[in-house]
Amino acid sequence: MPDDRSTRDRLLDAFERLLVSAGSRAATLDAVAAEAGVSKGGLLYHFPSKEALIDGMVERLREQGARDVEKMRAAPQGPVDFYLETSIDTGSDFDRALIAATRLAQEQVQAARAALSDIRDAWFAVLREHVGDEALARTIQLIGDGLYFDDTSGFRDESALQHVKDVLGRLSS
Amino acid sequence: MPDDRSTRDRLLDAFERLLVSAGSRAATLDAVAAEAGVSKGGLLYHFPSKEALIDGMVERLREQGARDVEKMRAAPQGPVDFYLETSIDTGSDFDRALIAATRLAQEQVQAARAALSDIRDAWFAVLREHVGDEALARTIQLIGDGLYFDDTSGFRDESALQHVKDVLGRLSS
DNA sequence: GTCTATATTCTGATAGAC
DNA sequence: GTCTATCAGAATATAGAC
Repeated sequence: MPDDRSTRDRLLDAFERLLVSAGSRAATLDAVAAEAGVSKGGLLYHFPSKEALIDGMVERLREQGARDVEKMRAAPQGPVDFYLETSIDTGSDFDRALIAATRLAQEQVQAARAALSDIRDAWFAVLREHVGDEALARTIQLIGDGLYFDDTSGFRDESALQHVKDVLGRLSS
Repeated sequence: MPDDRSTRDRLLDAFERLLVSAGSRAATLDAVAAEAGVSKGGLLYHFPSKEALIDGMVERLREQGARDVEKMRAAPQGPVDFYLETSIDTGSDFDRALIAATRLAQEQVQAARAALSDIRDAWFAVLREHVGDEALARTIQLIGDGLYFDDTSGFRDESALQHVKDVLGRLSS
């Protein structure tokens, strides 16, 4: 069995990059192939249809999501700070995949929506367990969603994270 | 000068509805015309290009945004509760326009992005003035963004707003 | 595994009748 | 103001050479 992981992953990377930087209308098969440095025919060998490309991306996202939840659970700074700090785009592969999936979810791609929903449920379970308070856990998740939304919509505010930590600190005192 | 406001607005409504319910890829001129109950030629009489349709939508959004900020300022429950309560999709025309513009902003439509940015700045100014604390004002805006993001991404949580009000109440006591 | 050429359908836009 | 007919180019997908 030949190892074709490399080209496959480069194609998924290119698809995600285009979704993130230019949106779903710009992420055409032509554009993805060009971004990955292969021909359209080359792309269609690995992913026989656009749906297959999407499915491949979502499958990889689920794996990355499972790893992220483990990192969150074991984070030295604790799950809450880890969650908030990684709600801003850190430039990681996982962030890119997450933002790309959000673009697809807004175009009603159900596989993307379901994967995001599952990852969010896993995050919430860790937050809920750690802070021991449902209302606070939900609020923290909402703040993370807000950070994420702003960051991925071009409304980035450098001081946002510090402000949030400040306010959350007042609750503990 | 003939009054063509009615068909014009119906076209903009249809465009927004499609953006919200199906995403930007589905909001084609064909689909918008069909949704508004006119032919493509009819649409192109009012908006000679897709860019003109977008510009028309964004212009209307700015007017709605200015009215919303006034309502927020004068709200009986205060600006904070008004802001949080209307961060969830209330089904209003303004909510629809806002969500539609977010879809366009994520496809790098700069006019949509700029209008959203301006409206957000106006909201923040009212929050900032009312709570008198920058960190708290930013955190409230982030929570609103989180509510909005969840709601428009299909991650709606019925109890989210109550949880937020609960947690914010602890800060005042 | 990757490429070029081609087929098909969709999308934005124009022209001109009514 | 609204419609139908039509066009050029883009988007997804297939076929077959290398």
